[in-house]
Amino acid sequence: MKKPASPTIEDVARAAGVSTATISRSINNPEKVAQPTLTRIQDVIRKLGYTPHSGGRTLASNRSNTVGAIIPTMANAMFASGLQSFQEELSTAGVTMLVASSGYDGRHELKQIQSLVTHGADGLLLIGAERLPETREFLALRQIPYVISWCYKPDSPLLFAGFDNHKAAYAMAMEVLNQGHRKIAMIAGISKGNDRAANRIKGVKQAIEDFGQNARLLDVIEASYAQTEGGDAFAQLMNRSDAPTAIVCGNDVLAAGAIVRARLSGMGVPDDVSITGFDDIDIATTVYPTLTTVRVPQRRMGRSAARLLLELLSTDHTPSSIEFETEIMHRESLGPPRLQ
Amino acid sequence: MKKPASPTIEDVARAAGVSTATISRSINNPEKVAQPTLTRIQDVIRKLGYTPHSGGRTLASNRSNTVGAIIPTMANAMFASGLQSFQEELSTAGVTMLVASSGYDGRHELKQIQSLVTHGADGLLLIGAERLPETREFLALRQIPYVISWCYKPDSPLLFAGFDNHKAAYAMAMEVLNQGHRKIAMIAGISKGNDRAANRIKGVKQAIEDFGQNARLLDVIEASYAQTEGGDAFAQLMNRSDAPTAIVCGNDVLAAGAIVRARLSGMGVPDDVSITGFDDIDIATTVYPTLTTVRVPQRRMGRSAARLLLELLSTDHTPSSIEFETEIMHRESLGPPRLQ
DNA sequence: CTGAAAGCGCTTACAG
DNA sequence: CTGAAAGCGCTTACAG
Repeated sequence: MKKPASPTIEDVARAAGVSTATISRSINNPEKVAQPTLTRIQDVIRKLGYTPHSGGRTLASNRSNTVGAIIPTMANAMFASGLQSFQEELSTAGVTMLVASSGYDGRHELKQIQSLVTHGADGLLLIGAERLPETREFLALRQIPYVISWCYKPDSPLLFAGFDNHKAAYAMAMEVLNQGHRKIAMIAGISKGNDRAANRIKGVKQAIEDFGQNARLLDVIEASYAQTEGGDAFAQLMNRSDAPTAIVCGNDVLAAGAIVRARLSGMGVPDDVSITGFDDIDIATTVYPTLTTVRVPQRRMGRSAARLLLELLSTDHTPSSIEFETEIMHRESLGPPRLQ
Repeated sequence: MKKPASPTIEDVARAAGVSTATISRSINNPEKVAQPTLTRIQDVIRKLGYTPHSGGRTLASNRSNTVGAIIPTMANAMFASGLQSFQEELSTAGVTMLVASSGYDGRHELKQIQSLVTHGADGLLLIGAERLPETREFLALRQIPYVISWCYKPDSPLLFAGFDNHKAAYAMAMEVLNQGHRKIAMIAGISKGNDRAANRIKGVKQAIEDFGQNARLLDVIEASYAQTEGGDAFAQLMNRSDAPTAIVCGNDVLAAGAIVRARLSGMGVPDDVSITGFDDIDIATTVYPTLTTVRVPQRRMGRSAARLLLELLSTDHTPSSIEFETEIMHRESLGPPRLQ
C-alpha cells in the first residue's frame, strides 16, 4: 500500500529550530522540555499536522502500544460490547486495538494470532481457555503476554478476567430444578473447540445429577448462534413423546429463538414449557415473555481485561486473575411446571 | 511496553549463510530466489520461529498493511456485524484492522483518527459524512485515504460504500402513509453530529410533505440508542391529546422499545398504533409483534467498504462509490389505522 | 534543558 | 541470483 508523504520529526525539528531529540522528548516526556520551547514545538506540530511514524517509533523503542484482540466474532452482542469496553479502557492509556476474529475455529485463531503479533501487537486478548497445542506453543515460544476472558479457571497459571461458566450454568439449572422441573432438556451452543459452551453443558448436567429426585436431562441439542437454530431445536425437543417441561439454553439467542417458536406453535411460556437463557443481552427483555437468564458482566469484564493486560505489559510482576460473579435475572419465561 | 527478544532477519541470514537481502527477498519475492537457497532459508525461518518485525518493515517499505476503522460504537448490532465483514475481507488480503470508537462524538472521532493514523493505519473506514472541520482538515492535510460507510451521497467527491438514509426513510414513511395513516410521529436517533439520523428525519418529513392530503408529522422526539428510551418516547407520544396512529422510528432498538412499552401499557400494535423500525437487526423478529422495518445490507456494505479501501490503497486510480439499496421488510407492526 | 549520534529491523535500488 | 550499503523515522543513553 502506498502512503502519502507525511511530515517527519526532522521537518518539525527544522521548523522549530531544535534537534529531533527535543521533539521526541516534547512528545514523550514533555516535562523534560523547557516551557517556551515546548509551546513553540507544539505550535509547529499542530501547524504541520505532524504525528509520529509508528514504524520508526516501534523500531526505536521496541514497543508498539498496540494490543490485539481475537474474538470468535464481532457479530455477537456480548463480545461486541465486551470489546467496546476493552477498547475504551485501552484508549485512555493511549494504546490501540488490533482486532481479528477466529470464527470459533482453532486453526483460524492461530493464524489470526500470528497475524496480529506480526503486525506488532505487544499483547493479546483471547476468549476462552481451550486452544490448539500449536497455538499454545507459539504463544510460549514468542513469550506473548496475553489475558483470557469470558471464562475463569481457579487453578491455572494463565491470566483470566472472566467468570466460571460451569458454576453459572449449574446455578441456573438449580433454579429450574427448584421450581419443580424434573424433565429438563438443553439447547446448547456448539461445544467443539468452545470451552464456554462445553462448561455450560457440564454445569447443567452436574446440577441435575447432584439434585437427584428423579430429575433427568432428557436431551442436549447443540445449535449454532442463530435464533432459527434455537427454534428448530425447540421444535425437535417438543416433538418427543417424552417432552421436557423446561429447556435450559446455552445462550439468549437460542432461548429467544425457542420462545418465538413456542409462540408460533401456540405453546405458552412458561405455562406449557419454561425456557431459560444465558448472557442477558438486549433481546432477553425484548422477547415476549421476557427471558429468565444469567447476567454476564461483559462491560466490566472487558475493562478489567484491558487493565490486566496493560499491567502485564508495563510492570514486572504478573497480576492475578479476576473472577466475576454472574447473577440470575428472574423474568417471565421460567415458572413451575404445570401440574400433571 | 516491554517485548521479549525475537529473532531478527540478521539471525536468519547468519544461520542460513546468506545476506539479509536474500532473506527479505525469500519472504517478499520468493520467485527471485534460487530454489535450493529458498528451501534452506525457509527451513531456518521455521526452526527459529522468525516473523518479520512490523516496525522495521513499515519503516523501510512505507506501508504497514493495517487499516483503521472508527465507528460510533461496537455495542450496536449493525455496526458490529458490518465491522465483522469489513475485517474478514481485509484479512483475506493480509491486512489487519485497528479499531476505535467515537462514541458519536466529533471531537473524540478526531482524536481516534489521529491515534489510528499514528499507530500506522494506511487508510481508514469512517461512518457517516458529517465531521468537524478540523477533522476534514487533518484528513486532507495528511492525505489519508478513507472510505465512508453507512451513508451515501450522489454528488460528492468522497468515497462511499453505503446507502441513502433520506431515500430509505422516505420510502418507509410513504409506506405508512399508503396504509392510510395521517397522524404520524417519529422517534428518531439523536441527530446532532449524526447525518444518518438527521437524514432519516428529513426523509420522513419530506415524504409527509410530498404526500399532502392533510397528513401531518405531529412530533419528532430524539432519543439515544436504548430500548427504554424508545419506550419513554412512546409513552410521551401516546399521552398527547392528539395521539399519532403510527410512529416511525429511526432505528430498531427504539422501535422495539416502543413495542414493548405498548404491550406493558395494554395497547395493541398495530391495532391501536402502528410502529416501524430501521436497520432490520435481530430484535426486529424477536419482538412481538414482529417489526416492519428497513433492511440495511450491513454485511455486504462492510465487505464492499473493505474492497474499496484496498483498491484505493493499492492502485493509482480512485474507485467509485457504491450505493446499496435498502428494502422494506413487511412484518406485523404496521397496519392500517383503526377506523375513527 | 538540549544536541550529536548510534542504532532499532527491515527493504530496495544498484552492482556484479 | 546474490550482496553491500543506504536509508526509512524514530528513541535514548551520553555529553555538555
